[in-house]
Amino acid sequence: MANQRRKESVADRVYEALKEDIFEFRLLPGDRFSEGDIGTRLNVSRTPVREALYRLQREGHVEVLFRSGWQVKPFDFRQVEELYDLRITLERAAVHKICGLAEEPEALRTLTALWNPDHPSERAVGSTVRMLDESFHCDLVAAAGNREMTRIHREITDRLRIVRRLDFSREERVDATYVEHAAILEALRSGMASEAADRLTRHIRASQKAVREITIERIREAAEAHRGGQ
Amino acid sequence: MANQRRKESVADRVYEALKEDIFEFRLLPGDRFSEGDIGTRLNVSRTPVREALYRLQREGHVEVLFRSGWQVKPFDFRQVEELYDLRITLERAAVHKICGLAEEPEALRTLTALWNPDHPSERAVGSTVRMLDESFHCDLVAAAGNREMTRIHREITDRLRIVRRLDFSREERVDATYVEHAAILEALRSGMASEAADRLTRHIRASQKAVREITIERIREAAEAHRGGQ
DNA sequence: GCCATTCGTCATGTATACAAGTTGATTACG
DNA sequence: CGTAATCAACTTGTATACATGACGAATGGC
Repeated sequence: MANQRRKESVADRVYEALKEDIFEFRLLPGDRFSEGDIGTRLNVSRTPVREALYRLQREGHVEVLFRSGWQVKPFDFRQVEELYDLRITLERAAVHKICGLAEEPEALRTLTALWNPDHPSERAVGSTVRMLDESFHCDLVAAAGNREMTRIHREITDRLRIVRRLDFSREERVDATYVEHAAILEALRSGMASEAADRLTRHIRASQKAVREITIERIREAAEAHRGGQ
Repeated sequence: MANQRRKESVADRVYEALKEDIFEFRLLPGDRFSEGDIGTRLNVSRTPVREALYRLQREGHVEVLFRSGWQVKPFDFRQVEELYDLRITLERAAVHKICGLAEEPEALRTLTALWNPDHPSERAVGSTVRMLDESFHCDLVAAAGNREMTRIHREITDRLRIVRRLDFSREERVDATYVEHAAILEALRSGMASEAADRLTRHIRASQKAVREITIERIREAAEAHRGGQ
């Protein structure tokens, strides 16, 4: 067998750094920059920078302008809607697959315990709930057992993270998430596939709607804070 | 605006060449090679070779072994099954979306004309029907209007091409394809979403079954021809 | 004063040089 | 003879040098 774990490469580091820059709105949609800039800033050569940028390009976060620099992909609202739609398609399919399984996946028990805390005080808060929500949906798809579907869903999750983080800025959405996840799991474990799928759909649509309403405003805010801070 | 069309880059050429090598079984699953080999063979430096290889890696065709060369990804039958499953999920969703559309997409008329030739003599043959079949499914998904779904479906199509080409080696499958496509379109244009989706599912499953039966044997044949020819 | 042209600067694309790690055969030793 | 240590060749990862095209400011013509 070949190697297993090599230490994180420079290209990986650059990739993570750039991704965070984009997600934290330090690099804003439309911002332009060059490979040299990044390399100088992170003290690495252009080679790993290029590799990282090509990865981000394939994931849809940046685009290259022939011999004229890179830019963070301008926000494409239609694309976000389409990604949400695709997410719903995949997760609904996963739900139906799970109900068709011979035996209930272990993951469902774990998730049920997590999203039905004995006391509301045990609920997660802030950014933690965002991560847990992501896990919930990813785990659900993974439980269906199709690794390719899981991979694609994960890719979509990555691309939506930049907007989904806006979803949990309000307490009411956090509460709703707990209630809705619990209901989905209950229906799912009762074998009521359509019921679970419909609840899941409504859950995602609610998140989508919340995000849609917040996005524009928040990006503008981030832009101003960014410009002001420089 | 920035550039529009730059002439095909060296990296693109290498990418296409390698992809063809893999699809034509000149590079077999499990084959190992180095960046230098490819560069020497195609008379280019390692840089564009690396770029091409990373693209192929993201698409699942090759994998890199840390400081120990590259290899064509060994055939993963479970993965093929999962990709077929995912295809079905996406195409079923597309069918339902199309039926929910306000007006019938133009593409449906075009497809109907194509797959209902006045005379059997107008039917395509050989590799042409393979390409047309691919187009049929891609166009169907595209007609649903979700570009991200279309993109993912295209990606899956690319990855399945290597096995799907084995599907049309028998006349009976070509005939069946015409009949089945026509039936799917008819149901679709009548607004019978479930009927269309079920027909589509059976159609893809039939192709999947045919491929499953041929794959192993054909890869072995190609391997022998390849070894013998060297 | 305005527009077209020119040319310098800088961008990516590609080639090459160097660093660090893997592999497998060879060799030394029990 | 078998086994473990060694080492040389080869691999990818990264840095740097060079080629080619894009873009904008300065300049010249009108």
